[in-house]
Amino acid sequence: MDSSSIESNSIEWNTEDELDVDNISSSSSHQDQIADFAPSSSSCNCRGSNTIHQFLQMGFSKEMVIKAVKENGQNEGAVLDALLAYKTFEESPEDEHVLDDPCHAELASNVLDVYPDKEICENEEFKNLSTEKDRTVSLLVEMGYQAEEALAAIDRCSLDTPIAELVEFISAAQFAYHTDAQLGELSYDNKIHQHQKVCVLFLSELTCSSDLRFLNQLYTMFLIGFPKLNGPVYMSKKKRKFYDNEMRKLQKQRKYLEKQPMDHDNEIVHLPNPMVGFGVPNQPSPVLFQRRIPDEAEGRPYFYFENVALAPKGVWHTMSRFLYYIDPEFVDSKFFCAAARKRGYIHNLPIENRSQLLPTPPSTIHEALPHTKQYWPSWDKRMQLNCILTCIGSAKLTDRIKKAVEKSGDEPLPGVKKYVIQQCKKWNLIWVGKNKVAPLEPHEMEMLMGFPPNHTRGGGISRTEQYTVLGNAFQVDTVAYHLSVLKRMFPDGISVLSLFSGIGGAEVALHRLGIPLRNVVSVEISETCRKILQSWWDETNQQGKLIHFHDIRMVTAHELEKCMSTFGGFDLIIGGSPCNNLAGGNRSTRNGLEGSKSCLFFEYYRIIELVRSMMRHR
DNA sequence: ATGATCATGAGCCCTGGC
DNA sequence: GCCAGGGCTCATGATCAT
Repeated sequence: MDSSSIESNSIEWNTEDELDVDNISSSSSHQDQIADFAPSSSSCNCRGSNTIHQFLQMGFSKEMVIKAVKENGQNEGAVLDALLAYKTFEESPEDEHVLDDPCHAELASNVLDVYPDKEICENEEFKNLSTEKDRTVSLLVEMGYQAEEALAAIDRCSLDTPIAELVEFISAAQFAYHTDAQLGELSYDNKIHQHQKVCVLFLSELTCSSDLRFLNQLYTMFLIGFPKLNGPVYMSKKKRKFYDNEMRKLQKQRKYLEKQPMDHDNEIVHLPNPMVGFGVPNQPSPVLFQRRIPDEAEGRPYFYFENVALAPKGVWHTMSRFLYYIDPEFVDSKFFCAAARKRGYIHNLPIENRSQLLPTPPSTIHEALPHTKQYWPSWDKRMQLNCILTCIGSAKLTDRIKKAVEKSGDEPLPGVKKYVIQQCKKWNLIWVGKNKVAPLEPHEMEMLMGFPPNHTRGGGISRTEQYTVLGNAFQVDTVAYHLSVLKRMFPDGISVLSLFSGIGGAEVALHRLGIPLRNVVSVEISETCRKILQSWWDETNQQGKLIHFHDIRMVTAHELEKCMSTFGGFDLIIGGSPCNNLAGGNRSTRNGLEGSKSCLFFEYYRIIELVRSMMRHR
């Protein structure tokens, strides 16, 4: 993208805003998502109409004030700066973003149709309008929008929404309506999906906060539907060009989509039982239907995505559709180690001739924790542990269990047994003494998860945080089994883009497979985790290069290009996106891919698509 | 401020009965 | 096929101690 186009458009769209988008007063969960995407900024409670009125009284022309408000939101200081700048340069840039230049006189008459009893648009009348809604509508009309658009925006966004946000809403709605026709006969569901994809990709093209607001509005609109507005389309040339290009690309997928059977049942992703994915060691192979990977998703860079298997309904369907309609591989790590871990993996790796890590880890509790065997009561028949989570059972619980078992002598009553077993399973407790249960120690979790001893220990990391990061990690043996096919494809080592790296499960897996890590670009927001990975990297005398990025949202095409140009692109993109809002243990915010953490899946998709598209054009 | 501790269900899948 | 019951889950937020 050339910088001149950015500059020319920023005249129209770059509103260095002071809008408080976090404070949109709406109960809609989609509004929450807007807040999540949007940068937080300082609050501004002044109403646009007052601002306008104030500057009109100061003697600036109506056109200039409108333009300044349009560009700068309602921040009085910024608007004034802009107005003074116009005075200085004495120039009136043409309205580039108005594709169909609206006739203001006509618009004004439209408004009068809606509000026949009101004289609108001149100075004092602003104050006299009966309601806040009227004032907002008239302001938007002043800015060149139609009254019906303004009303639709207010109805959808609520009256408290800042003007600039309403403007982006209208802009997005018009654009949505305009482009919707291009997708022709696809099902509604598929259309929405295509729009969403474009929205996510558009993130990489963002240059200003106005774009971000626009995108948020557009994205929300495709989630919850958009009003059909027939007004002129307001859109910067840059936005339009980008969107049109992406639409054209996606239309090529139409043939593929149209060939798919219209099966209403396909929204439900079925979990295999037993959960062995495309096959695990020492188990009968599952009956596989034809695994298909679309052309656009095949080959280098390979990618490997992971998340919890038991996500809310529809989540895996969505993730699969974003990741090129590849069927997820659901695997329970209980086939690889002594603890269960039900996870889904979407990847484009070959699945033939996989091999396990050696030595194979213990597969039962007694083999994994031999020192506990002597304390295990005969009536606790667990052979394997449940999933390792981020929290452990409380001391009070283990005390309650101890007392209950002690009181009942050699053979507890069935009710006591049932209670104890239930709690032990729920909190993954193990027997560490006579009548004594306890949660797993961090080093035991490290071992079960396939990490080297003390991987998460020391370096200023608290015990609580150890539990958190371990509960969020890959099971190394499971992932390594899937990645093992890379060894013969890249005998000289690989370059890896590791997203949401955490404590480096992917890196450890590749290392243990004996695949040299030539370059690793790791994106991880937690400083603790970055330190753990760096520490492991140094300790294992890695010969390659490790580069850290912090926030995936801030990773740009430019930065990736810079990395890739030094070592010729990536061979593997790997990582699991945040599961906080998908996981069953979450009592309060299990709100799916719209959650504040789990929505970062779309960033994952953005990066994959960005890298793959950049590498296609190398 | 940071770490440790504790209490806090619901949603989804599976199964076994009819 | 339907339904009730059981089992499991990469967690969050409030509170207290240091």
